[in-house]
Amino acid sequence: MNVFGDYVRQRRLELQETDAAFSLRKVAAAIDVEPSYLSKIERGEQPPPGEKTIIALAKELGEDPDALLALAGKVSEELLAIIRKRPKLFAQLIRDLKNMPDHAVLRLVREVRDGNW
Amino acid sequence: MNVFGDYVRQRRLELQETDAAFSLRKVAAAIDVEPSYLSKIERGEQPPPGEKTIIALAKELGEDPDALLALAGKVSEELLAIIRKRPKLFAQLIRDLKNMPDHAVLRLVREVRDGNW
DNA sequence: TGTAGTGTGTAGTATATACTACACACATGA
DNA sequence: TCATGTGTGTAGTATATACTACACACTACA
Repeated sequence: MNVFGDYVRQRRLELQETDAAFSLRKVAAAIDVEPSYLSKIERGEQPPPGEKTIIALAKELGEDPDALLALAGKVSEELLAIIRKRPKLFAQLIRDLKNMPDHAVLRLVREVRDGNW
Repeated sequence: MNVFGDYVRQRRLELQETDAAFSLRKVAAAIDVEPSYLSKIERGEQPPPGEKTIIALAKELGEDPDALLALAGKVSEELLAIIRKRPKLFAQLIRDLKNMPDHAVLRLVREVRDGNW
């Protein structure tokens, strides 16, 4: 049950096939952690790293930071801060959307974005 | 800058004026922590407690759990789990709503709730 | 005057989080 | 054959989180 590590390793190996800059050591250097640490994370011997490291990793691998954070069981501090400013409002909205299908939520996102509000 | 503790103490003292069940010791017992710990939290000598304790405290004081968690700089695990299931969708929605006024978000909540979706 | 209740002070503990430092074994090409 | 690069194993560290246990001083009232 090592979703995060497995996912990262798979993505990295894919990229490594065509670009030597994606060896474990190179990636570790790019995101500023020890190679052994990244190795352990990929193999699930260590839990996922902290938010900053995950976001750096996402950028390095061309992944969506929020999605990668989610795989690590986290939600970005930036989003949490937004929620904490109006906790009741956002709590209700999120709970109400819990069981809505993706397309409904997406429609909502678009309407908000289009500014009919 | 002890928002959480100050707020809790104020609420508790208000309630204590008309009901002796809201002494520090009684409340501590009700939420299952040591009195000295609650005392320190109220005075800001200790950071806010964990989620479970905050929710128990909110119930005891008749406060909104999400609001009290927010004062403690937290967001409930329950909401986080919902977000983590569809991280990209929720991330976008939350960021888009960041600068919307309350009434706009509220209108959205109501529309969702009324099930025009 | 003692006992019941109030809040507080002191001194810890267990567990989790987020890593570092360095040595090791294997492969590959020059 | 040896320098370079690959991933991994071992053994730690610093800091934060979330508390407990118990003694102490003060107040009120019976």
